[in-house]
Amino acid sequence: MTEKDFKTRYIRARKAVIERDFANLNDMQIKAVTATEGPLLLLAGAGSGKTTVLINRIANLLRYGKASDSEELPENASEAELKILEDAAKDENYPDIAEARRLSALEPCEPWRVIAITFTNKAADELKTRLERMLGADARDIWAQTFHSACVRILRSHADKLGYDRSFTIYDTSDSLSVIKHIAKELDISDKEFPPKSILNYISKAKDEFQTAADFYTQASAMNDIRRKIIGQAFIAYSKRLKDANAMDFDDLIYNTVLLLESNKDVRDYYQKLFKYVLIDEYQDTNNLQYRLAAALTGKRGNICVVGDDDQSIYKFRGATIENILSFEKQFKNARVIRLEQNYRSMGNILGAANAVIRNNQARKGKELWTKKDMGEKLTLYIAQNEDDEARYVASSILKSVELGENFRDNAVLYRINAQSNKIEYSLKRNSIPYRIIGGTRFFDRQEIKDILAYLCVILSPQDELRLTRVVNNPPRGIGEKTVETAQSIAVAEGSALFEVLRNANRYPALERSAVKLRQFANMIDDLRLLSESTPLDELFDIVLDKTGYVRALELKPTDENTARIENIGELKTNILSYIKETGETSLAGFLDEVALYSDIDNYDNDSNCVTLMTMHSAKGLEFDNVYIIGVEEGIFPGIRSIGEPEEMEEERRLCYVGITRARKNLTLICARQRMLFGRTSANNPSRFVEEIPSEFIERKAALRNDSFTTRPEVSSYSASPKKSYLNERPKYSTALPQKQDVSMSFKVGDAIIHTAFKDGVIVKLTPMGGDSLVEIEFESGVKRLMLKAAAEHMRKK
DNA sequence: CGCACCACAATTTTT
DNA sequence: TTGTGGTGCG
Repeated sequence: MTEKDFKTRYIRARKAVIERDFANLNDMQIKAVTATEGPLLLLAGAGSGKTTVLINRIANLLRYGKASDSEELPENASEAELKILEDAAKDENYPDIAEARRLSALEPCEPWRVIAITFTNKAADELKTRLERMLGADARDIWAQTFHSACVRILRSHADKLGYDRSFTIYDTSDSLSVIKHIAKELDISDKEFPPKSILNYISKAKDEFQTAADFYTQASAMNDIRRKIIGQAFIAYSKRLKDANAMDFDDLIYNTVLLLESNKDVRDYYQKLFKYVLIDEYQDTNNLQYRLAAALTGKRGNICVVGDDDQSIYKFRGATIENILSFEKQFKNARVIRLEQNYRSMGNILGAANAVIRNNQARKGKELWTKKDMGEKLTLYIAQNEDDEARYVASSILKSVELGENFRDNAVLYRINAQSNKIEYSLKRNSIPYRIIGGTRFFDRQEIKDILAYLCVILSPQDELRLTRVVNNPPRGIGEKTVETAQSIAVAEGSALFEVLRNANRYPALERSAVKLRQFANMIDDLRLLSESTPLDELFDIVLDKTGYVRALELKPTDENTARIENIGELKTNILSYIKETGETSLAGFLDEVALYSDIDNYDNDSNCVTLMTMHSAKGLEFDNVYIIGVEEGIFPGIRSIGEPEEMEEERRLCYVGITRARKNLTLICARQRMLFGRTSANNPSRFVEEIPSEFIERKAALRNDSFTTRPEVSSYSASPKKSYLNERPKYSTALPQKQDVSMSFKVGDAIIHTAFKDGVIVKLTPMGGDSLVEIEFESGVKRLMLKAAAEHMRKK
């Protein structure tokens, strides 16, 4: 055997042995798992098993290193070893597979030398969990983190090199917003002409382009752009304010990490040497800064694997640039591209529709999803009379699917804008269909939570002026706004921290009147800080609640709202306890980091049997058997703002693609002939996206014209006439259908009934309400309250 | 200082 | 239509 022969055979056999570990993957997936070296762009279509590939890829790196993608042989590779490999490759029941595997490894990677970056905590957690399940405890050392948490981790060791204290705090968007508002007031910038949010947007964009506040201002001056000059001033003040408070906003976390890596050779060398393999998930959602971060972490070794789907890029509005994925091959030389197009989620008709819609986009790499499943049900397009009809239709079909044995949790209602959820909610409520809404105010954005956390922040670092001013008179301590302002100007004049001024309030004549209260407050914080050094977090939390009197103030006025707030604070305590339990950490600093980067506590209970309501944006990454997309109309989806804007339109179309591909079995699109939104009624045409779906994949259904739907029957207090049908898949005659009326009227208390979704029940109460009745029915699963007319459609007397 | 009332605006969202 | 933020009054 020549040396060359030996080498070829060895490499082939070794690869075959490795691939045995990944036999449950398809060919493309195996390629993606084994192409370990150099830049790799993985175009992973919706439902193509992207996370599975990511996990298996990491497993391959840890077990076999670069062996599956290298021509290198181990030193002194022998013919005996080759025989073992070849036999193991051939024989599924090879006895000493462990030995073959050992021989197949080539520089296996240590877990802490793999960094896998995601966008959301949820994705990071999923990655961590699945990695640990596959690889055991070793997996815990893998850097499976979000962009932001990875940056925090790096900055906590090196922030001093950028002039920050390593214990810097993190400002979230609303913190940033209040800083901007204060600055705008100080600089006398009108919030009419310069909305704080838009100023923040400029700042964020500038950081994305790696521009400092000074750069921004200079540039604006050079261009003589008065607007940008004013924004530049705000930017400069904002940066100073944060720096003085030793705080970073979300953009700073990434910006500063990039700055650190690009400007400090030692640090750069350290991390580039550390990370042998860099993986980035959801690459289509990255912005310019994140690209630079990825490049800086990767270094010359070039082992970067990005996973993404250009067709699912839907976050342009928050800075994501599809350009990153489209030009990956230019940015990283000799990149390989692998497409994952086999879909494991949806039936054929759904994929046919998805492919047909997305094909209309220009800016894309090009992909076609396919499946081994059969065509399944055609999609349904329901043309409703109005938004009430739409909502009724959704509720009614969900009940039908439940009747056929599905669970509520198999259903999702998706929409373009949150405002659309209202009517659906009412309709689901009327039918006692359990649901949950994703989106809306997040737990950590709630006032009381922010207040308590602000206390904790101040205790940790009193120079955090933003949080300090938030809590100084909350609960009321008789420290007025004026007083705080005076103290602030003294601090500025002296060049000292606001907290110092409060602490020494008696020294300043201007603060004479409130000096006692101010010092009391400062002493309280000082005491708490002293305590925080030796007290575990959970105990400290209770003490803070007590000493600050926050909860006591709420208890004094037990309104519903305050009761809820107290409950939320209790919830926060629960959170702290589980944090301690999970991490074993009892320090305040660690917890505040976690909280700053963790926003969704509500999303934890995904096992309850509920219909899910959310925007299509929030639905990305999820899947359901039955999906309803509502408001599929020109002006809503695509939104009015994107009509006439080709790029925006493509983004809407991608959103549509995301929506469609959430469905496993049934997809219903609904548009209404007439709709009231934001108090205005309009008649919209069906969305162009519907027109883009060939009729072979979709079936049209329409509510027949029925005048009763143009008025709003369910609130018809003027008419007790119970003639109108609530479910309108029936022709118009229903208005005159006497039996119909009899059906809903004939139920009385004590009747035993069968409901299609809730099965056997007994009517326990009937309360007339408007032209309808509230009926309470005792089912096995408990007492449900339904509106009789709606419910009558789904039940009959036993 | 807190509460009530009125004007106004309202894609999409994560960290 | 709904929620929020600002102003003015008690």
